[in-house]
Amino acid sequence: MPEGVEIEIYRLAAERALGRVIATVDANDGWFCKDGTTPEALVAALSGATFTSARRRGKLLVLDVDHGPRLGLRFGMTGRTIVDDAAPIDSLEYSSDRNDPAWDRFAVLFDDGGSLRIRDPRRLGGVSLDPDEEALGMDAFSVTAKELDRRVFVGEVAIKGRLLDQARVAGIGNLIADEVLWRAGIDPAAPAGSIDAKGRRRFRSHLQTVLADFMRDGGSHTGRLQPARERGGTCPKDGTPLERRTIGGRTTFSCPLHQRSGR
DNA sequence: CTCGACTCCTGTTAGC
DNA sequence: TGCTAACAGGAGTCGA
Repeated sequence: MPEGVEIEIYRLAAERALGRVIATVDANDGWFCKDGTTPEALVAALSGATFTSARRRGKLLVLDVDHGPRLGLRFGMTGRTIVDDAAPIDSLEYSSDRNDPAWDRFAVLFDDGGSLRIRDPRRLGGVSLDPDEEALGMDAFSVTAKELDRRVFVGEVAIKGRLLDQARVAGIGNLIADEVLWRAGIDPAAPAGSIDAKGRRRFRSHLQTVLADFMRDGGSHTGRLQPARERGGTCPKDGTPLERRTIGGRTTFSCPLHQRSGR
């Protein structure tokens, strides 16, 4: 599913849309327009304009517009960006690999004949104008040790739940969280404030390598834990049957043998 | 402020 | 074979 890694890949694709004149906007799915934004407002804001930069904060993709409000794009768990009919990612966990234009929920058509589309079968993503970027925590790719200690490794809530809280650190989804905790040997159910300095150091180190690995390999479904994230799966490190729990409202797989930090 | 529970969406898949 | 129900999770809302 799209997590910070996929959105970064979408951002790179969206850079090809910069500087091109927008001729028309397809925003016919009113449900997909969020935060009070309407199809009419999107058409009015974008027609005749150009995108000047493609930025990302966590799972939010922001396209700056030469005049007028910024465009915010969210992808839920099945959304993709398609620029000029080329999708930067062709396989997405929990989504469909079918290429069905009926799932285009929003599209910007350029006067050169190209386009930027959001294709989202399950419609959990959305489009908005002037999204509240400050409501999100520091981005996972650049988050500092100090910020993690201040915002994430605090309190009694399970560390897994903390990691999914986009207001504390932005861009980590279910698969990245499970993979990093698994590599770092941290129990997902451990109280966030209970992780010692060694565990926190391991977490930071593995977060950076997981993000780099996932970027290199093409998405958040390419982890070493991923093939075992199913009922009856065993730990790829030590062969122990994995534990399957719901933590922070999300299905969580972990190894009861080696993920013991914080227990 | 914190935090768990609930709700939204719909393609896929397991199971009868 | 064909149908139904469970499942997936990002994100917003609500209430204790």
